[in-house]
Formats: sequence, structure tokens, C-alpha cells
Amino acid sequence: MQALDDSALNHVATYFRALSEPTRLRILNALRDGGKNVSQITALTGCGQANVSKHLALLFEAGLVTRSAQGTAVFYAIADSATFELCDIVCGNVARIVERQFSNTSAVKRQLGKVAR
Amino acid sequence: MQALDDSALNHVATYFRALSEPTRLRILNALRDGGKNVSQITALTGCGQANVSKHLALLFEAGLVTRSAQGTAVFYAIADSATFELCDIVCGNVARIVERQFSNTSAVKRQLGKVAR
DNA sequence: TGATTGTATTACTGTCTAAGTATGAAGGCA
DNA sequence: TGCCTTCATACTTAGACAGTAATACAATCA
Repeated sequence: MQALDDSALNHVATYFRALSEPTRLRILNALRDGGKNVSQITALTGCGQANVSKHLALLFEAGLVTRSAQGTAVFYAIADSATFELCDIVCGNVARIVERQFSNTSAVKRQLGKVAR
Repeated sequence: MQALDDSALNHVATYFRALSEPTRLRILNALRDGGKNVSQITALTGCGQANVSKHLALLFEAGLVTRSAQGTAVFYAIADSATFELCDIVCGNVARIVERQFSNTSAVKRQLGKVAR
């Protein structure tokens, strides 16, 4: 087995951690069809502005989104389309897990199928 | 945009969260070449037994590993090979991010290249 | 039966963080 | 200049979680 060193493991863990909050997934989902400024994202996600700002800062720090200021507005966009490839794989995995655990066609599984592009 | 409902988002977030700790990534890495019991995993990861047990319980709960008792030993194994597909994509993403941030061939980037299968 | 091995669980501590509130900084406009 | 909009940054509170030590539990063996 070729082990990753601690630094690389930490980088990978940090990346996954950025994706491990429902609010941040909502934000990324809001950016799926193009970049938006903080106000638009706040409206779309229904979260507080300060909260959205903090999550965006974390996502930017993790390299998942890009940021560009235009006047007083700041636009954020998905940095890498591979992010959604990831989410699609996870949705598939989660759907299989849900299926294993409940052995039926649950609402969750139907929902997860929606984003498989 | 086809939004996921809260339940599906929570499932996906939980899945990512299970992968967001270096110790758990070490455990999964230890299982890359086949199932092992808790003692073996404890030895390979260098963590405490109680800690490993708790992480394994979390990974099992999240559906990432399978568990099977054989005598007094309990063997854990990767539940789905797609897990490593995920990690490979993330390693690729992280390598690009590291490259963007440091614009050089860092030790981290070289490490991350090792697991791309 | 009693001892040993392997694993899970519990209690505890310290750390981290999500969310909300309030405030501050920067740019645009009258 | 003064006001407004937009965003970021403390600060606080509450809850989650990683790690450790001690203990409980179950299967095996002497």
C-alpha cells in the first residue's frame, strides 16, 4: 500500500470537510448554473448573510469556488466542474447505501437520482 | 436547478463528513488491499484501539465499510469500490488546488499523485 | 471455571464550528 | 459629504466530535 503522508491526508480531509455541511452543499447547488454574488446566494439558500459569507470564505479557502469583486458586489463561482462529478458519485453511493439500509425505493433515493447528470 | 430536499442533502453531507477526518482516511487506506480486523487496523494506523473502534463504527454507520464477526475478531472491509474512485478524484482536485495555490511541484502534489490508480 | 484475547462502550476533556447578532469597511450614488 | 448597499469580521452561544483511559462484554482457551 502506498501511504499518503500526513500533509496530503490533511489536504484531502479538508476538501471533504468543505463538502460535509448541508448549507455549503446548498450554496454549491445554487452555483450550479453559474456564478452569483453573495446577496443572490443568500436569497437562494435562505440562510443569514453573515453565515453565507463565512461558508463562502471556507469554500474559497478550500479551493472549491472562485471569487471576483465587481463594485460592491462579490461574485462566487464553482472553481472546478469536477466538484459536481464528485457529488454525482456520492449521490450514487448514497442511493445504494440507502437502498441497502431500507431495501425500498425511498424518497431520499428518488431525490438523489435527480442530480445524476 | 433541481434542488435536493433536506433529507437527501443531509445524507450526502454525512457521507462527505465520514471522509473528512485524516484518521478515517488512514483507516480506509489500510483497507485498500483487503479486509482486516480491528487489531490489524489499530496496528497499521498507530491510533488507539478505542479510537479506531469509534471511527469504524462511524464508517459502518455511514455505509462506507462492511463488518463481519469471526470468533472474537471483527473484520471490516470497504463496502464499495466507488469509495476509492471518489478519493482519486479528490486527490486530483486537491493536486490542482495545491498547484494553483503554490504554483510549484510540492511534496503534497507528488504524494497525491501516488494514489491515482 | 477462570484467564486471556479482541472489541465495544462509557465518561471525560479539550477543541472546533455552525449560526446569529452586531459592527465595521468599502464602493456607489444623490 | 452623507447615505445606502454589499460584504466581511468579531463576538457569543450551543452543540458536535476527536482522543484517551477505564471498563464492560463476548468468545476462546487452559
